[in-house]
Amino acid sequence: MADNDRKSLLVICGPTATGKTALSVRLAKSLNGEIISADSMQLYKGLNIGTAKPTNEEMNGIKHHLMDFLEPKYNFSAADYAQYADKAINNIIACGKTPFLVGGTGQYISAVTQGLSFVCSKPDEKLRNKIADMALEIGNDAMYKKLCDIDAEYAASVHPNNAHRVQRAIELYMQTGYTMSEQLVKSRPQKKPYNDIIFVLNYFDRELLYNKINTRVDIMLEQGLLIEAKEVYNNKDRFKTAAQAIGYKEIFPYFEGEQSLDECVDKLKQASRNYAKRQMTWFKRLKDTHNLYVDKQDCEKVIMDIWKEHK
RNA sequence: GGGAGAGUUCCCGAGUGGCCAAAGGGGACAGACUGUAAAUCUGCUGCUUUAUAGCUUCGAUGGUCCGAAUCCAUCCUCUCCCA
Repeated sequence: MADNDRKSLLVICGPTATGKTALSVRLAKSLNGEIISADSMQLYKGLNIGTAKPTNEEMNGIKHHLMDFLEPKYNFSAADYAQYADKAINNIIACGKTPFLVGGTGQYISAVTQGLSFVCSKPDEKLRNKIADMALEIGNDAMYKKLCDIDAEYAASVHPNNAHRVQRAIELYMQTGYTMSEQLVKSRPQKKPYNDIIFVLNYFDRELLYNKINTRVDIMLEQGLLIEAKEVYNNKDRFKTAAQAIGYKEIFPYFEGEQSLDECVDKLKQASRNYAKRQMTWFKRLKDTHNLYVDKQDCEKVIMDIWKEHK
């Protein structure tokens, strides 16, 4: 049933290599849409091969937002993304077009569709480093105990080994005075911001997906992935975030002469498969999704039909 | 042909008489996720629907022993060295 108060949003997500890009371009063509990329790596300038960024030809005249727009030296976050994406969605609607939210970064998709409101103050790099140093000094267990004192409830939901989360929760409290538990409650809006419909693409036969991922890595190598990886390797400080992207860091041991190229490529393929698995876990958790199997059905037609009904 | 060594669970690899269904790692599978998310982290992995239980497993067969992945014999396979 249509919800006229809210803006319609068509979401296409799913693990890497399921064909989100090509499908969304085709759909955007027929539905007069523009695409907002939900990809934490494609948003950076350059890094075209490793992030599987679509070429102009593949975009086929469809406008892509939040893609290839940020210098790699800058950090970006889910909170930033949510803001930018909201703006983009409103612009697209204002132009009388259909907004497509397309990508594989689950956290970004959720931030937008759930309308999470993150705390106002941006993370303070210095504080973050200070906390990281503290962790180095007193150890993760001690940090976890600290978190237990601050916010026992949240601590119970975080594994002590997950230093990242423990540190972030401590950071949030030190910076804003809010505990993570409080933030979790505060950030949820009463109502979802968009009248969205979420399509999750996947392969029914996982073996097929994994093969697809493997051959895609081979294609990237043919396209010159090594050159791109070398650039990231030589400029790690400039490519802060990119240096942790799958596709570059796996090749580093080869540049260091520690491993053969074949070994690195195998590891790269494996990391990509593992990543796809994590994406599946995330998308499985989303509620009210339409799960589509690209190896079993005509997804384009199914989405068209459901979308028309939905609007 | 002679000599040396090796065969362990999906893979690598530890284990040399009982505490071994077998360390550790990898993979696979499952999961978590609120400003690093392509990141970070967790669980699980012989079978028996539950097991402080039973069964099957450490190249094969046979043996020693109360008891064998571990000792002995034979066989099979592989690697290396000499010819």
